[in-house]
Amino acid sequence: MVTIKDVAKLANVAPSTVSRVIANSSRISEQTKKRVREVMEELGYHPNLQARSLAAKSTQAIGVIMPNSAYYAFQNPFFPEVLRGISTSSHDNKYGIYLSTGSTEDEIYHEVTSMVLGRRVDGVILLYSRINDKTMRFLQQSDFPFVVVGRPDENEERVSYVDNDNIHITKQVTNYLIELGHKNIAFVGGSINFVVTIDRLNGYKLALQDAGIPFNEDYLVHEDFIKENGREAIASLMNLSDPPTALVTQDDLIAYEMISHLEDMNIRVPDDISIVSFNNLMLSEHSKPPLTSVDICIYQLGFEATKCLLEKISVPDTLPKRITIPTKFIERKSCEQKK
Amino acid sequence: MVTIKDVAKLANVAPSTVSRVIANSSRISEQTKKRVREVMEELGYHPNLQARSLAAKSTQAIGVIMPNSAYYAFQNPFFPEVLRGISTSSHDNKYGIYLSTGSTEDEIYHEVTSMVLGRRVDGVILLYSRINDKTMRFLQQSDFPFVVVGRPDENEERVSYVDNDNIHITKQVTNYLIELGHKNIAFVGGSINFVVTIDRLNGYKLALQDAGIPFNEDYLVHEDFIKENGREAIASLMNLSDPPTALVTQDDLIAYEMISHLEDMNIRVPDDISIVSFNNLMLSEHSKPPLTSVDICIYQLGFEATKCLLEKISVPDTLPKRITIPTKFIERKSCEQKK
DNA sequence: CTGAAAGCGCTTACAG
DNA sequence: CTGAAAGCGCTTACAG
Repeated sequence: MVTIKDVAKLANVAPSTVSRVIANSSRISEQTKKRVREVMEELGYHPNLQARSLAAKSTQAIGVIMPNSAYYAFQNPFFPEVLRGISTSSHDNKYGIYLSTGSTEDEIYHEVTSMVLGRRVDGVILLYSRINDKTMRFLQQSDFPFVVVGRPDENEERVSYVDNDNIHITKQVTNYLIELGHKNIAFVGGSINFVVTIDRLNGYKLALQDAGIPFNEDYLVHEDFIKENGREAIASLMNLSDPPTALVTQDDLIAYEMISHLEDMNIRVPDDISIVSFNNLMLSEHSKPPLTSVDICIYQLGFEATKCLLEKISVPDTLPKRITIPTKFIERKSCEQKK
Repeated sequence: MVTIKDVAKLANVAPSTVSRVIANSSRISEQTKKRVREVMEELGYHPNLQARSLAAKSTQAIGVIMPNSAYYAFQNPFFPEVLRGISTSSHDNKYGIYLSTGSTEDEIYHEVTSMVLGRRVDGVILLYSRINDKTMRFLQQSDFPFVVVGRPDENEERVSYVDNDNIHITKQVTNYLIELGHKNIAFVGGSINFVVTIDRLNGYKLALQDAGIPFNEDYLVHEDFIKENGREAIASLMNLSDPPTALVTQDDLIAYEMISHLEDMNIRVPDDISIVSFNNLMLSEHSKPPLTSVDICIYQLGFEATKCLLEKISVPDTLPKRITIPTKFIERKSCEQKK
């Protein structure tokens, strides 16, 4: 392996000079730079990132933390899509991505502590926000640069995060259904441990309240339910004495599954039941019927989170901030006027 | 930051002893281990991974290289799913994952060279195999441990890789359509630059040949086409004087899109046209109609690739090998007897 | 079973 | 504008 010393020797300079040439320090003459660079080229020199990190106390890498890599969550294109935003932005800034994908909360916690304490990364992006999360608490307590994609459960004002205005958009979306004449609107949500579910549920309730529609506990379906047995979950919902005529669904993937089960039960979308959903996956355009969905701009969530994190890394006393990514309501064909 | 020296001082031992305790060396007495561990606990010591890497010349991380992060590719659940396999296996072995997601071939090349030459990782998994790939060539020439998910284009015998038997399974799948009475079978494939497309295309041709059906150039649709304008691609296929009655489709995602366009043209699946596809995404069960698809065991591809790589890292003279992951043909409802 | 010393390949005050 | 030296936090022969 060719090191800085080899280059120094051949170029007749000190190792420190070579180091400065690499950093393109303005204190080195162009002439020397040229000579050193030629030697680097000749020898095929490449800086050892480990050594640099150790000496400079900066890794040029960020940690990206996925939620429990349950089968279900992982087939969700949400993650590749945020990753795409993250990697574009980090790559632009010469940062690498260190990925953590624990399969339990404990595993995640350990991966993160080891990442942070072991100085593998300069900062961390949390790709989820759950209630009572010890990983996030650890990050806060150790005063390590981090950014959350999603609204934090605790200490909201003291952490930087990037999110959509979930309460607001879910309220709007529910209103949209109400204006179509629906009163029996069910909410098919993700796990209640995630803040995004809580926020959307609240937006949903707010809309009902404004319209004077009482909230009906029976109209609440949890993801945990669906995972277990989606068919039964939807069946018991539709077999209610007063079944819903519209659904607000946490994400497109769940919506697809619901539609499939509904069709099996001979309930047609949108004729018999309207569905609006979130994420606007590429597929949603091609599903049958094309899904009316809220585009939450996943790519941008990732991109902005990274930008925010890198800013915090380079300027440690940057104040915590909330960045709200605007959404787009994409009206397609899964909703209809109540008959 | 608490270092090995702090621990050593407080425990009244040499730093080297602390280091050996961390490595759980058998040459240290249980008594000393205990005392040192207590101090580590007390001080909240955590080893600096950078320093360790530098001294031990091992990073405990593997690099995972995604293909060009084009929008399209990235919404494909293939990647999260291989990642899940990779991360399970690497996590079991205390390895971290360093992710590279260039958006052009050049970017990928640079990320990989810097990863390898900069000693960020101990080995690399290539998540794609394309023809004429300088990244792979670089990996080979630098004699760096790496494993390919997919069959390499060059030097097949000299590189380790994990793959399905794509030629064979595509032949089978095409046969399945032939046995249903189809003769006009089109192939809707990914980019011809990827070896997986080449192999599947060959399997398809082989089946035709065995059945004495001449290969028809017009029945070949490329992904590049579809990305541009999927609707038009399928339209010109179906407007042929002798349109296909069956489709072999490179992956489920493309299949969904095809189905959607077909329905728009009032061509029904499977009544008017049969479709078989690859990957068996979670969604395929819920699509309309449920897709007949080949489950290529994506998770396992990732898992085995990692196992193979870690083996190579720990035993450098391990011989190159090919690992073939078995597939499952999942018959659902997108194919029908030719009328 | 344990320690002193050298070294991994860099960076960065300090000095000139 | 450049160099000598110390140091980042570990590991690992070597010696006893």
